Amino acid sequence: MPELPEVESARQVLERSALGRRIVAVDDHDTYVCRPHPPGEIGAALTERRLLAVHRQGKLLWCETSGIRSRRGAGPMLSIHLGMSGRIVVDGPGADEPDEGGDALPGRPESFSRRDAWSRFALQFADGGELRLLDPRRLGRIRLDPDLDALGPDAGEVDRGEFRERVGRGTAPVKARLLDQATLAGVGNLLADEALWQSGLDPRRPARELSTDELDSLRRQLRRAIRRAIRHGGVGAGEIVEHRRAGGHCPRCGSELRRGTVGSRTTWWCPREQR
DNA sequence: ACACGTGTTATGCG
DNA sequence: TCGCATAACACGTG
Repeated sequence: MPELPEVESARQVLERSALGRRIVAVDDHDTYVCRPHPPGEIGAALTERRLLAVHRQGKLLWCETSGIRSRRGAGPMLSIHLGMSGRIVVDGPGADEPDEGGDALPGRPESFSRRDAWSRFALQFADGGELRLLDPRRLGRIRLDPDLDALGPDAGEVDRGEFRERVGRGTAPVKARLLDQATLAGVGNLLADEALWQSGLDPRRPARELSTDELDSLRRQLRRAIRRAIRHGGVGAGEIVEHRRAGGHCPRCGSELRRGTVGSRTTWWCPREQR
């Protein structure tokens, strides 16, 4: 589910519905999702605080938190990474339409819905509402005071000069370069395939061998794909995405798409148009 | 049963 | 130490 566009949607949900509400309890018992924090540590750090602002760079979200009377200064940063299957749900006053409950699970009470089963982290607010991370695969991550220096510039904001310099370097395939979050933050597997297809570039090309024009085109198509995905509610809006399957064809020239592994990810491209 | 996957990180090699 | 490649992580889905 989450690449940069989906994470931006989540950011907007948090901004609209979670700010300013006093935190009274925290469910941080999932030690894998909350690593490296032991259970209770995040709870102790956040109880009685409020989220003040939500930021995003690439696929990482983080929230500023308020100070509290008994301690000096502002609170810690709370960062949220959705991983492969994470979603944010906020309910209570000012929240969006709550999700449907889903099917009950065998061996659980009727009232215990599917989304409860996948709840990996939660903030409970004084008004009775909750913010939850739902994440079946548990590859999402919650942590305090994240290291933001490890992230490259946001893929939707990066300027031309910086893009040329950072992406057009090294002997690794250009797709691997796009996926490296320290080079550029926010590009995932589907977005990379889409932008490379739109700009007619073979994903296996060594990054340093791309011309300036090719890099400019790649950046333009990447930004276009991101804007389009944000507007249409997800990376699934890409033109190539629905054709990434066995027997899929290039929607432009009709050639059969080729499948391979590039940057250790499954990659689909048009062998005729992408050079 | 078995392979696969919209993501990150640890590990190993030259 | 750096650049790059691959395995590992967790777990639902086809």
